[in-house]
Amino acid sequence: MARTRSEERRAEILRAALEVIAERGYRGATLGSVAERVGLTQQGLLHYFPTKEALLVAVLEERDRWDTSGGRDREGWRLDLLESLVEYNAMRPGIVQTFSALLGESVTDGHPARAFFTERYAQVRANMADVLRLEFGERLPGGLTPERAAPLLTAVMDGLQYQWLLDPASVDMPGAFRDFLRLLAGSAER
Amino acid sequence: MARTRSEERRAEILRAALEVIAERGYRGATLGSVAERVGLTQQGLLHYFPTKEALLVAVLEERDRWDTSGGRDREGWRLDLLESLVEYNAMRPGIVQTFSALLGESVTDGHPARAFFTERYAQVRANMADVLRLEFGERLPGGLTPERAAPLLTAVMDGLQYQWLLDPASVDMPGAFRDFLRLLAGSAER
DNA sequence: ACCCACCTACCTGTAGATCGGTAGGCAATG
DNA sequence: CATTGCCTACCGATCTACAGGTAGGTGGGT
Repeated sequence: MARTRSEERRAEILRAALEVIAERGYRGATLGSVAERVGLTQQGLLHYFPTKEALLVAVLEERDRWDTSGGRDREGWRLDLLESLVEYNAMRPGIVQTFSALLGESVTDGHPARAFFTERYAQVRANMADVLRLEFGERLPGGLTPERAAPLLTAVMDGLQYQWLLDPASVDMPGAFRDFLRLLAGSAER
Repeated sequence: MARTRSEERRAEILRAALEVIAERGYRGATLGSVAERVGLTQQGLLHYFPTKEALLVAVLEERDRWDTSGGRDREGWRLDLLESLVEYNAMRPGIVQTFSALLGESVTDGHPARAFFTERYAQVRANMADVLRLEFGERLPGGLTPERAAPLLTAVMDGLQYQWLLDPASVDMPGAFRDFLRLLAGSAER
């Protein structure tokens, strides 16, 4: 097999870490609880990831790989794929919760994920601008350019996630997202 | 004086707690560091707030009082006041950071602020719907109702805060918010 | 005389990390 | 072929550092 036992172990650990971080955030997560989930001791876990921060970094890197491969190609997303992504997320509260918790923590001082998110959001905004340009051209409703609308699109996705995580029954995340896209499409009826 | 020394102390402590939570989140904040900031020992602090959670609750309650008094009256916000609020927030990264960090944490399991935020967002959405109805009537662009647009408005505010906190130089939070309002106003030019 | 506003001392728990192993596999070597 | 040696994958014990919380004070103001 191409995949060694060790690589499998690492993958298991990352999956477990994702879960634990979703439940407790990074600061609240303990190496012990991650280890327990994969049938290791804390010290055994540290054999694979030498520090807690290294584990977090690995989690973030894996997310990045996922984002950069599945569903996205060199030309970036298309708007309907974004819509599918939101629908997909609505079925995976765990993953959404992990990254929402991490995003929230990351704004605190010296958080190890801060640089990651800062960089990533710059990329995401650039991507969103491309997507919008591809879909709507240079001029959007309200006189917006794709660059001006990109932070809004990004903000809506994130903001909706928080509302949805807090109260899934009251917030139709995919529906609301589609609503926003309709706003951007500029069906100007009043 | 109407305000007793003890009440002043509490207010000081709450202010300090706000700062520390902004810097480290709730889980990362320690009673000791809050105490230090007001020239107390950790145990001295516990004299005023018997547990860490009690302190958090007090912080949240104060925020609620602030929200419910300043700028908002029985009829709720108006849209231009919301705009001012965003501008005001853009000058107070500390407060924004506190509540963004708390919101992020609150989606994790058993977080003491979770109920607070869940309830609060329901209120906020209802309020936003009122504001939108007052400003735009029943029909918004894209065929939206005020109720459908309210989660979007809320999401934009929160989402922009994260982007702005991570990279203030790259995100013009008030400007972006105004852009969104323009979308809602439905100036349909393309 | 009493209470309020604290403090010192202490306890308990927990978390991340280090140290020093051990057991098994595998390859080179005498 | 067996021994030696080394590498990987762990575990137990332990260290250090806090963190939250308790118990029992002390001192000053009313």
